[in-house]
Amino acid sequence: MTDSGVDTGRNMPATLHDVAREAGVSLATASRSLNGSTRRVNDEYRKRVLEAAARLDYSPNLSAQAVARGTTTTVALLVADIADPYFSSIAAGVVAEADTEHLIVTMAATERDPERELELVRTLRGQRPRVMILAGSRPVTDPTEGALAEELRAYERSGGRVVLISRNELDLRTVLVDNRGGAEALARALVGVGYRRFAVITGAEGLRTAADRVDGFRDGLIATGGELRDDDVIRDAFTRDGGYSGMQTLLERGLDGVELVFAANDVMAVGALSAIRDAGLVPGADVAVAGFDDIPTVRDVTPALTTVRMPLEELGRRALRLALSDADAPDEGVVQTEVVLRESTPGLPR
Amino acid sequence: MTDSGVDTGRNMPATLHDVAREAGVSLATASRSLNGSTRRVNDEYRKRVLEAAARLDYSPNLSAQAVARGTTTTVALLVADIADPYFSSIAAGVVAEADTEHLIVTMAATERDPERELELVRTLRGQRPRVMILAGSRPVTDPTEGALAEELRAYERSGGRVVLISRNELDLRTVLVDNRGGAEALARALVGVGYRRFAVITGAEGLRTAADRVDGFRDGLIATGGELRDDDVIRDAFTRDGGYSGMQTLLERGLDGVELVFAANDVMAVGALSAIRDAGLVPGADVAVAGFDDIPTVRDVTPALTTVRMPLEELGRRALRLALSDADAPDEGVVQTEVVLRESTPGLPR
DNA sequence: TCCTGGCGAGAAAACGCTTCCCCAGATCCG
DNA sequence: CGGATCTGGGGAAGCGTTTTCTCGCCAGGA
Repeated sequence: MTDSGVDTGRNMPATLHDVAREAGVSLATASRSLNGSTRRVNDEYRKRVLEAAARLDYSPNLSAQAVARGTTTTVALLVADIADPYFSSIAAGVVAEADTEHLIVTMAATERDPERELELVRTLRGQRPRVMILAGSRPVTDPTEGALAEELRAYERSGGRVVLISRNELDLRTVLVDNRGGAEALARALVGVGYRRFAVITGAEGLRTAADRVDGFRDGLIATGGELRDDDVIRDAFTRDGGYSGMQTLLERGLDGVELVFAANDVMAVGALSAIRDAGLVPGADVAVAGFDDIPTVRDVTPALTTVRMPLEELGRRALRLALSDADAPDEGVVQTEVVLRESTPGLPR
Repeated sequence: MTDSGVDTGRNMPATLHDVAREAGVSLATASRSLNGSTRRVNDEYRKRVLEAAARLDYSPNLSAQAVARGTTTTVALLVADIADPYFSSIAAGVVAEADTEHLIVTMAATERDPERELELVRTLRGQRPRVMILAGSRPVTDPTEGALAEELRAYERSGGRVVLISRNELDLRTVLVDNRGGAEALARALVGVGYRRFAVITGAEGLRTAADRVDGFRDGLIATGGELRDDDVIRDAFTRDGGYSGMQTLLERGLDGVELVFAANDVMAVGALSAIRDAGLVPGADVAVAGFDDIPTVRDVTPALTTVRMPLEELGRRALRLALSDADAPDEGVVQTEVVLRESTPGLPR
C-alpha cells in the first residue's frame, strides 16, 4: 500500500530485481522461485519471493526471458486473410492449442501475395518463434518459391519448426488433407444422386489446393464413367466474390445443360449461390451447387450447401501439435474428409 | 559461401556481433547502420555492414531489441472468439493497420469468459506490448471487472495503451460505436415499412453491447408510438446457436402476432433464420428478421438479411490508430452505423 | 576430530541488442 | 595558425532475465 517513493505518472513495471530486493533475496533465488527451475529453493525463501512478486504485481518480461533463455514461447501464424472463415477457423484451432501449451500466437496476413508472404516470414523470423505455421496455398509456379523455401529452411536449421497446412509443395512438415480424395468422394456421391453434367468454379491456375480438388473431382467423375470438360472449368479469385463472378461467367455463357456446379471452396460456393439467385434462378432446383470445407455458415445459407467437411479447427490444432512433437513421434496421418450432402444438391431422378 | 567452421546441424542465426565482425566494424556501427539511428554513419561503412548482413542472412532479434530499447513493436489483441466473423473482421482490420505501422499482432481468445480474459491480460502483459486492444463486451455486472480495470490501469501507467472496442464500461480509450442510435434508426426504418409488433433475441443480461442495441431498438419503437414488451425479449447465447435456440423458444411459445424478430447481432439473426426455416416457416414472409453488424455472410443468406452496418474492419484499424495517436490528437468520434434494409424485412402493407 | 560431499544461496557472466560517452580527426573562424 | 566546434567510430555500460560457478554450511563417515 505505502508505495514509498515519488509517484511519477509513469512507473515502469516491477523487475525481478525489485522483487528480489523486496523479498530480501538474491536475483538468482528470485528467478528460481518464480519459474520452474530444476534447483530447489528453500520454502521460506520461495514463499517470500512469491509474496513480494504478488505485492509488486510482478510480471516477467517475456522478451528478457527470451533473450536469456535463447528461446521464445511464440508461435507465428501466417494466413491469407483473417476474415475468411476458412482461415479464421484454422486460426481459432491454433490459438486454442497454443493456449494449452502456454504459447503466444502472433498472426499476420499474406493477402494471397507470395511476395508479401516471403517478406512476412522474414520479419517474423526476427521474433525467433518456436513454430511457424503457414496456412493457405500458393501458386505452384511461383517465382519466390525458392526464396521462401530457403528462408524456411534456414529457420528450421536454427531450431525453428515449420508446419504447412494443406500445401505439400515444400518438403517440410505438413498437415496433409485429403483434398483429392474428398473431392473424388464428392463426385461419386453426386453421381450417385443422379447428376451427370458438371461445371467447376475454381481459383487461379496452379493454386495447389484448388487444383487437387478439381483433379479429385474429375477423377471421381471419370471413375463413374463421366467426364469433366476443360471448358467447363471456370477460374476466378479463390474468394466469395470470385465465386460470384465465376458463376456469372458460367451463366452468361449459358448453362448449356450443366446440372451441378462444384465450387472449389465454400466461400466461392456461397458466392455462386447468390449469383444464381441474382440471375433469377433457384439454386438447388435449377442448378445444384456443391462446395468444399464445410465452413460454419454453409449450414445457414439456402439451400444448405452440400460440401466436403474439413475439420478446420482441428487442422489448426494439429498443425501446432505436429510442430511441437518429436521428430520421431507417430504421425497423425492425413486428415480425412467427409462428404456432407445437403439441400443444394437435392438429386436428380434418372 | 565458404561457411568456414564446423557445420553442426544446428547453426544459430547470425547475431549483430557476427555481422560487425564480418564487416570489420564495431558493434555500435553495425547497430547504427542496420536500424534507423539518429546518428549518421559513413556510407562506406554502412554499405559494408549491409552487405555483411545480407551475406549472413542476418535478422535482428526482436526480443533483444525489445530488452535493449525498453519497448516492443507488439500489439496484443483480445477477442472472444476468432472464428466468429464479427471478431475476425475486426482482427483483420487490426492486423492490416498494424502492418502499415510495422507492428506485430499477437492474438488471444477469451472465449467470452471474464476470468479467462483477466488471465490473458495478465499473461500478455509479460510481452510488454505497446498496445492492448480488447474487443467484445463483457457483462456489466462482472465480479472480475475491478481486477481487470486495475490490471489495465497498471498497464497504462507503465506506458502501455489500452483501447476497447465498443465497450465503454471502463474509463479507457474506446472506439465508440453508436449501437444505440443504430438500433433506434433500425426500429424507425422497420416501422416505416409497416411492422408494428416486434420480438427481440439478445445475449445474456448485462452484456453491454447487446443491452445498448435492445435499448436503442426499444427507444425507436417508443418514439414511433410503439412498444417492446419485456416478455418479447428472449435471452440466449450471443452466438449463432444462441440465435437458433432463442428463435426456437419464441416459436414454441407461439409467435402470437409477432411480425419481426430483431436479433441483437447478425450471427444470432442467421441462426434465427435457420430456426424459422427448420420450423417450416418462411423467413421474411411469415416472420421478418433483422440483425446487427452486417457481417460479410449476411448478403448471402436467404432472404438477405436486413441489418445495421458496422464497418467492422475499420473498427479494428481505428482501434489501433487511436492507441497510437497522441493523447491530444483529434478524436475520430463515434463510429456511425447505417441501416441496410434487405429482403428479410420486405415490409408489411398497412 | 577431520575430511568429504551434498545442498543451496548468491555473485557474476552470459544472452543480443542499443546507446551513452570518450576521443581522434576534420572543419571552421577569427 | 591556434583554439573551438563538429563529426562519427568504438568501447563499454546498460536492458531484464537465466544459469554457471563459487563457496559456505552442515551432515555423515572413518
